[in-house]
Amino acid sequence: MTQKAILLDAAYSDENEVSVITLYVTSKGKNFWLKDKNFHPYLYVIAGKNESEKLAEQIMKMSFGEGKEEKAIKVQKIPAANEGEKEVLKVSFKRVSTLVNARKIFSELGVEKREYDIPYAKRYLLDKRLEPGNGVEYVPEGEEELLGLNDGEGAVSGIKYSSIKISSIKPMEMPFEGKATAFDFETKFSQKFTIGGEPILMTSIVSGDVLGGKQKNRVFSYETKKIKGLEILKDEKELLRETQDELNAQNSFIITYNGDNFDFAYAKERAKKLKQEFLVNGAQPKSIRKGLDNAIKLSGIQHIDAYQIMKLMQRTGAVNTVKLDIETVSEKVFGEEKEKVYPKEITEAWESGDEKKLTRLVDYNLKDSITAFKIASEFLPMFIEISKLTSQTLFETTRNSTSQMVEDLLLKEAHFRGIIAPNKPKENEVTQRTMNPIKGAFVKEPIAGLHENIAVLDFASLYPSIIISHNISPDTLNCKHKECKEKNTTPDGTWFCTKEKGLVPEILEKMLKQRLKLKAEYKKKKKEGHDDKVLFAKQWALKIVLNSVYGYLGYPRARWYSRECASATTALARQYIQETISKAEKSGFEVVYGDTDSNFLKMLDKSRADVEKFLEKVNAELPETMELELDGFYKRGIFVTKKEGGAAKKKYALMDEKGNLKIVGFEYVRRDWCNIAKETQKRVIEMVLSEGKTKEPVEYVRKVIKDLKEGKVPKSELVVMTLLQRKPKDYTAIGPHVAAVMKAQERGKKIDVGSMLSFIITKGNTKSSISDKAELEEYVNEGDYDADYYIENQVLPAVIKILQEFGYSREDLISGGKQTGLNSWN
DNA sequence: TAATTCGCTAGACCGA
DNA sequence: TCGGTCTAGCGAA
Repeated sequence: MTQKAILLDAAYSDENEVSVITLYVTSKGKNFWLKDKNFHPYLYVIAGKNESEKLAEQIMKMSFGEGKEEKAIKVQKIPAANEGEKEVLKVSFKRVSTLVNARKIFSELGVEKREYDIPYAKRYLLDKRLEPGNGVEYVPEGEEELLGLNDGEGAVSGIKYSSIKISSIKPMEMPFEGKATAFDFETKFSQKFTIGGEPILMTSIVSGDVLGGKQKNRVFSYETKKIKGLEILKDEKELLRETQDELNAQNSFIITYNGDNFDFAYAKERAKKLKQEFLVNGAQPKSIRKGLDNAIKLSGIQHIDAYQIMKLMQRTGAVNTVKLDIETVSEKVFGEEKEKVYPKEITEAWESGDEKKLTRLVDYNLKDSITAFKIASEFLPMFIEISKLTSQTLFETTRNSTSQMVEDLLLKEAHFRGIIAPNKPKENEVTQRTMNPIKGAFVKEPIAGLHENIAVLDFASLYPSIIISHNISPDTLNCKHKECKEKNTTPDGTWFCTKEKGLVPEILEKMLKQRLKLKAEYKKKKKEGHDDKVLFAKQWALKIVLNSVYGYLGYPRARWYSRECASATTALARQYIQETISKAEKSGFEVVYGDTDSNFLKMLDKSRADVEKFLEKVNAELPETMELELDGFYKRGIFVTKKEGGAAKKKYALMDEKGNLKIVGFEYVRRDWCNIAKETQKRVIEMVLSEGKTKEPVEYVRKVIKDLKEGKVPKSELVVMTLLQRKPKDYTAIGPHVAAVMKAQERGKKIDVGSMLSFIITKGNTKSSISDKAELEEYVNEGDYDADYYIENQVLPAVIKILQEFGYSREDLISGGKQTGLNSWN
């Protein structure tokens, strides 16, 4: 009698004074709700030794509100693995609202409480270990019925849904599938932009299976010319209705690009103005605060905002683009050029009905939806894995911070092991933690100059492997055993139990092993010619979470924050890397550089076999889960001297046998340097490393300087990009980018905090400061640039440090070798 | 409601 | 006008 379906969403509704869990699932192309009445909201209360019985009696008598229903329905004493002598009571309620009242009353009474702030639906998923995106097996109870749902403020009464009562449910493996629809609006332009201020002109729709395959595309508009690929509807009202119908066609996912901040809010406003409804799955799209951002939550159906996905991929280093607009992403991630159509052009194309312009607009509108859909198809497999690990919906995992992912994982696994979670820290505790930072990694000062034959070694997953090897966990810290103190004391003086596995290392070990297995499987399949994207996504999901655990332990707002654990981890890391350095030196290598987990060995008279032998020797002496690996051999590498003297850390360039260049930390990889400086630097590094020749780069730099002086360099090469991190008035030091913004704002331009700014240093007044001459790119004419600035403050600093290593000076670059006056070109 | 620390550099700011 | 200090941003791991 069991049934199977794929789990999409979990929520709750209040029904006859009882909070009930509702799960949105999909099976064989049909979506419906499951209803579980057997799970109740609860929290834990801590009592002293032998005091729980008395407290339990007291709580059972208490009333947590006006009605007679506002009482605890059950108080149980439960064993807790981590509360020591204290006794723990689990207090359950009929309704979430009663729990909310109760926790306030407990606070007033000074009753110690735990896990009181975990949302009910999230609690349900964690406790039952259900995995959104994966299968569930449930036992139906009674017939399918049509019921009204009351899912908070956005719900609409009078609409009935297919719903099945269930008696039990558990997770199961099921291949993922689900129908998705991506949509995108184009709106009419106005000088003063407001959400919903002007009509929506066009909608594009792309639907199909979320992981790709055959798709249905539509673009529709109204009151404009009918052209190929464009449907003409009666008016905006019909456009909205048609969009709504598409969104309600049995979708599991709805995909947007920035739908959290634009499309849904726009539709809502327009619908209000046109006096009609805009409902998805029978409810208003609901605006939810997510950190500093807004998110749009739909009832049941998972709203996937591809822009949020890209932001997360950017944060975790999976992609690296300067901007995250859909055009840049399309090009950088999929290698597809995408033309941008600006708001004014959109309106013009629509109003004029000009066939060419309209065709371009239709194409643009459709490609937005296609690209958003593609991003979802590409990255959802990975988020599904994170959803499985953390038991959170895809709506959550595509928007969560990495700390949230780790915390959800820990909550889930702690519950499984009977460990009560620590409370979130209070604000003053957060401040305390923040003021007391943890000492981090060791970075060895490099030997400046050009080096030949370098072997780069690094530790695989250094921090996770240390945490596992030394069993570093809040629950194993400074245990009572004398033996552990003797055997497993860290350089910090803290020690960790060697007898019982800690919560954190246990989880990490499982994930690390799993990841190695997946990686090997993926590699094997790839060798056989099959690029298995799901395998890759799985191991990448594990990588993200694995790498975030150390950061989480040192994160001041974490429930499981542990200064001792985080600090012990880095202390051991410093010890291991320094030991490796001395071992390498003893083995006859010269160690040129090292940062956190890496070692750069100059091979001198040694062979590759010697490096392999060295690796073997080191690995034999390391704990089992730790491993030093070979990153690669490089024929040349360069480190440069700092302005202040001494060699610069975190800045180097390597070239391998095949001539491939790896540039790290240099201006070339920084977005806050202009292109001409970056490209010149790259060419110089390339020449210096590939041929070891040094005369050519000097000639090359002189040519660049000459072009700059002659005003030949185009704007695009001179743009410097910087993020506006706060409101202009909040800066104490007004840098060039802030000055440029303030000038633009005076001209009436609207710029939000968090925008990427492109600015140029113009000719301006020679005597004035750099900030005075900074202007946003859009206000600068071709040729209007301060050549002096770009030569002295961009190109020369980028190349001088490299060429200095070969005996050249600034003077050699700016003139024929003879020193001339500073401003000789003016 | 935000993962961590280490490190480099530019350019404003400020007092002599 | 000079030089030291501070603010700000971004990258490495």
